[in-house]
Order: sequence, then structure tokens, then C-alpha cells
Amino acid sequence: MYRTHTCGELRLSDAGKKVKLAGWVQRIRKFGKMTFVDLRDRYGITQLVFTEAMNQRLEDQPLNREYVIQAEGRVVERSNKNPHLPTGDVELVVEQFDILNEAKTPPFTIEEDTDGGDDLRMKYRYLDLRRPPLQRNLLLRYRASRAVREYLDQHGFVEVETPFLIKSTPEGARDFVVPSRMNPHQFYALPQSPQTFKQLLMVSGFDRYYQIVRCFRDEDLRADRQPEFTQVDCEMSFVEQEDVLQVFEGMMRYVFKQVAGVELPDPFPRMSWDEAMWKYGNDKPDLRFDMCLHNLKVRNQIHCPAVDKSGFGVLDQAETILALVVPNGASYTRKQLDELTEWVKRPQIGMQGLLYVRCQPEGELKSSADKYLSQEILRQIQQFCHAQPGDLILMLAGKEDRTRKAAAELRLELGERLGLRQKDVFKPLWILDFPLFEYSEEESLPGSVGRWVARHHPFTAPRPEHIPVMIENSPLIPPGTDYQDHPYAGIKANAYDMVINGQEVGGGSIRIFRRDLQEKMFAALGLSPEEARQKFGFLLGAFEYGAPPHGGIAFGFDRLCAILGGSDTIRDFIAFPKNNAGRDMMLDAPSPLEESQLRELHICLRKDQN
RNA sequence: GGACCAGUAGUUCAGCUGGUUAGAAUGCCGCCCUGUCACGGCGGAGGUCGCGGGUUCGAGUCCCGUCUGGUCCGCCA
Repeated sequence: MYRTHTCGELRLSDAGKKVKLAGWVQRIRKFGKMTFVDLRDRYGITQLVFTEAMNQRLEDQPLNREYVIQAEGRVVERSNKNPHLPTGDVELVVEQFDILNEAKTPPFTIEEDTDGGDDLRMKYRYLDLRRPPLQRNLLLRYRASRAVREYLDQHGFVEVETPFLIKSTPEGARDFVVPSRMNPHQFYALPQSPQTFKQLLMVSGFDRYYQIVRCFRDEDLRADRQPEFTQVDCEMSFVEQEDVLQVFEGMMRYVFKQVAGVELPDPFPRMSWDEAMWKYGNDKPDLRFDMCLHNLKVRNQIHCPAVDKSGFGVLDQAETILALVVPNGASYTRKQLDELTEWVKRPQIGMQGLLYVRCQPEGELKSSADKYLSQEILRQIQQFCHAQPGDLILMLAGKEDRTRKAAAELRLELGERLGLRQKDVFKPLWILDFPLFEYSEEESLPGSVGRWVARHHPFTAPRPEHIPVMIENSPLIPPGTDYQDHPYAGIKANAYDMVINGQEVGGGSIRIFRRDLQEKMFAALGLSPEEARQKFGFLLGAFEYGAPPHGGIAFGFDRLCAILGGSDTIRDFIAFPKNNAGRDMMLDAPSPLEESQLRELHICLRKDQN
């Protein structure tokens, strides 16, 4: 037996016991005739004391950081207690010890806060994972996955595994691809999600399915995006949107309660996609603070008469004018305002500038466009935005899409600077009534300028009242017409996203379950009947054998864990993550293959163009 | 596909308008220390300034290229 106790469990009540501990040497404090050693395992730290003879033996068997040792001795009450450690009332007086394994000096400190950069920490991930914060994160992840399973199990869901080696799909993200040795010149794709399989399970009658499953998407990455990531994938039969929302906000309430001790609201607030875009400029609003957008002018429609023919070109020529009110922001200095202006002019935001109106406490209005805008106009803008004396109005003007996006970003930035995005506050909501289609100008169909692409995925059902619009109209967008005027632009999906604190944690839809509508959808997306049969024949076939109405949802599990842990970085919640180029820095993958292996796969590499 | 930032000791970083022998902290090694817990004190070792080219009397510093890492836009149904 290597140990009788862990390094986190000894207390004053254990004093006098003879125990064995094993773990890693965290830190050594040497004095001439005695030595203290902090011994660490995942349960905690216990101080070992080497006195007299034992201290002598350290001369022959010196210890160092991260050595794995075993120590035996008596637990005693400390004369100097350490209130910072749970085990700080006691220490182990070592009577015998063994070095189980020596260790090189690690390249960074293995402590609560490390001195290592991301690069090194990823390369030596097994060392980084020794650190308490990462251990806490992985334990939180484990608790979250258990809570998910408990809840879904209690609600009659069945976990079913689906294959990883599947068929490439035309819509959506780029597929990761796996060559088939036994089928020369043919390739599997790794699933972007088990979408079609879970629908087939509904056709099979499984009724309530879930899976905590890895998904793969070969797209460019971000700090919070991994090429392989984990979803909680769910599907139910004989349900409408309302049923799905209730089951899964219940799940989220259960998980938050179990894992973080947080009570989420019952029910979750709901907001249409249109309202979210109008008030927050964003389909995943952060409701931890208000500061809604004020729509002074939208796509050349005047909502605040003061900005109509104001005589100020920036406003008069803008397609859209949006404003934000910073409570008590009138005290912002010129320097702070200039800084915000620079912020919106960054290429990623891309605005020409930022207009501001200070509502002085005495009632006077001071604007960066005083030369052009009268007090009367400013007064009307103030009233439109419901700005109080002492507040600051920030205005953005320009093209609708960019301006709305910039205003949304500015809102979040201001919320951040004002400390309104607290880590321990959780504001969930549902976003409903998404557009079914999105316009893509890159790909065109014959006789059409651009084409429609599925905003969610091609299996999403339209809202029932919009089904006729889809059936009765051609998806083609004739040259010379505006796609925004096309009937398809107004079709809403029977889809829903769950948003928490400005992050999309899950999304799903009621699915199409009739062959005719599914074929119409494929046609709308520009898939010929032959292509549709080739790519999705199995699904269309299944729909001919009694497919029940069904719908579901999938949650991004990595991100959910990060939110539960109050962190922005999902990498810290994945045991072995990849960097932003999709590289595993520890394995140094991906890597070239041996020629023999390529030959076996019937693959020959071609030189890059240019 | 594009933009920006960084690369200097094991590690985290400083190094101004180019100018003598490239610094700090921490870690590491040695010596001293019986109550520390971020122990303390004294001493020491440790550098191809990412790589290649250029400008210059002279480059860590300026220019060009390249590689690596990071962040973002596009992209991610």
C-alpha cells in the first residue's frame, strides 16, 4: 500500500496517527538541521517535516521539485499553524521515506498561478494538468457531464452512440476527411454533428435520444473554438417547440444547480430574433446589463425625426444611425472618448467615427458635432434615447449591417469597461424565430443572383405558417431584384438558441419530417434532385417509412463548462486541446505520413499551387 | 484569404532616438540557517537577442523576407 491517506485529508483529529502519504514534491524549505516539504496530490497539500536523522538522510537522497515520493510517519499538531491550508493544523513528522521517481526541473512552476506561457503549457500539458486550477476545471467538467446524464436519464432519454466514419455532406462547415484503404480513392468524413443519425433514430422510434459526443469541423479557429469539440446532442419525437424548450431549460437549471449551486430563472425569458437584433444588434444578447440600442434611423427609415435632414452629412447620408446611452457617462474625459473613437475605428469594427453627446448634469448638451447640430436637435435625440442629465450618448452611423454589429460590439465593450459583465451572474434566454435562410452572394444558381443557404441546417422546419411561402415561391433571386424583398427572406425557422451571458450555449430546431418538404428545402438550397438523392438519399428514404414529427437541440459542452467555471477560455476545460492553427503542440500533430503509408492509402501528394 | 501583436537567460519580461562587457525578477547550483509555509542571508552558473538577408564605421534596436506563437475579421449550417 503506497498511502493510507491523501494529501488533502489529514486534520487535527488525526494527530497521533501513523500514516503513509504519497505524492509530488511541491516545494522544499531547507534549514540547517530541519527541512519542510510540501507534498501535493490532487486532493491537497500536506507539510512533511524532516528532523535530525531524517534530515541527514536527505543528504544522500536529495529531493527536488516534482519528485514522486512516499513518506511514512506520525501526524502531529503544528506549533505554527497555516490557516491557508485545509491541512494546515497538522504536519507529518517523517520517519521513513522513499523516492519513487525523480523528476527533471519542470519548465514552468506547477502552482495555482503558473509563470508559463500558453505555448509551453500546451507542450507540457501533462504538467499543466497537475496544477490545481486545471484539475478543478476537469473535475467541474466531469460533474457537468454527470449532471447532464442524470437529468436526461430521469427524463427517459437513451444514450446511443453514432459512427465517426461517415459521409461528407455538402452543406455547412468543411469536413475532416479520412481516406479508406479498402476503398481506393474514397474517403470518409468525420461528423460535424450526429444530426442525420439522431433523426434516423427518431424514425426508428427511440423517441428520446441523447449523446455526449465529439464533433469535428475543419474551419479556422479562435481562442474559444476547437476543431474537435463536444456536444450534448439531443432529439425528441412527437414534440413541438414548446416541449423542447421546457425539457432543456429544465436540464440547464438542473446542471447549474448541481454543478455551480446557481438557480436559473423558471421559465427562461424569450426573445424573437428580430427583437434581439433590434435591441442588441446581436442574436446572442448579454442580458447581464441593459444599455439597449436606440434605433434613430434604420435602413433609411427615420424613427427619431431629429436626425432627418439635420444638415449634418454624417447623419443625413447614413443608412442607419444607432445610439447607446452610458449611464453617468457625461463625466467621460476627452481622452476616454477619443479612445472609444479609436476603438470603433479599428479594422475589426470598421466604423468611420463615433459621435457623442454629453448630457451635462445642469441640462446642457455638449456634442462632438456642436458645429452642425443645434441644441434643439440634440434635445430631441436625448429624449428619443431617454438619456438623463449626467448620461452620455454615443452614436454610430453607417451601413445597416456594419453599424448594427459595431453598436453591438460597443455595447459589450462598454459593459466590460463598466464592470457589468460579472462572472458569477448568469442570464439565460431563448432566442426564437430565426430566419430560415441566409443570403449568400458567393454561390449562384442559374438565373439567380446569389442563393439561399440554411441558417441553421437543411433539416430545420419553417414555422408552420411559412411553409406555404416556401412551397409556392421559387428560390431564385432574379437579377435586378433585392434579395431582401424575396419572399424567402421573411420565412422564419422553427428554431431556437439558448443564450447565456452573451454566448450561444445551444441551438436546435423542429425538423422537417416529410419527404416532400425536405425535397423542397434541398431545392431551395440549390441541390438538384440527383444531388439530394446522392447526398441524403438515406434520409429521404427514411422519411418514406413513417417518420414521426421530431425536433431537438445540441449544446456546446466545452463552452458550457467554461461558463459554469466562470472562464472565457474553453481550452482550460479540455484535457488536451489544440492551438489556434489546429495543432496539438504536445504531440506535434498533424504530421506528414510515411511514403509506405500513403501508398497503402492510394494517395499521392501534390505540390501546392503558387 | 486578410489585419494586428509578440519572439532577448530554464521561465516571465525590461532594454529609449542604432553606440563600450545585453539587464531584472523568478527558477537552477553551492554555502549558512530548528518553525518555515512565496522562508531568509551570501555567492555562482546561465544568452547564436527565432532564422536569413540588407542598411551602417557599428544592429537586440532600422528595413525586407521567413518561421513560430497569440488575438481578431472573413469563415464556423
